[in-house]
Amino acid sequence: NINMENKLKTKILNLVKQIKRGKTASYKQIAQLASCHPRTVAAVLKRNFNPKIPCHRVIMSSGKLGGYNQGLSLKLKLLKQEKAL
DNA sequence: GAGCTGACATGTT
DNA sequence: CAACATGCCAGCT
Repeated sequence: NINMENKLKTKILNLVKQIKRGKTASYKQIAQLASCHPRTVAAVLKRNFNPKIPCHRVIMSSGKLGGYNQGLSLKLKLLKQEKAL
């Protein structure tokens, strides 16, 4: 059980890790690829502090920012920076 | 092991 | 368009 949750977590994190620079993905998209609920994706990202995972590229399906564990301003900054790629 | 809390999404009002 | 209600589920307490 715990192993399954861990697998799901790594799956989600791997998917997020694969988002290319200048691109964004929604929680929903990640959820669909990982076959889980969007809130699960959010929960995993929220508690992940691994810098190898570009969580800032994950936004809401509606186009809004969503959240970020290091401050929304930073998230916005990074997205702008990468959008200007 | 039971209960609460959200970085969401979708439908209703 | 915005507020509200509800489903959902991992992680905390």
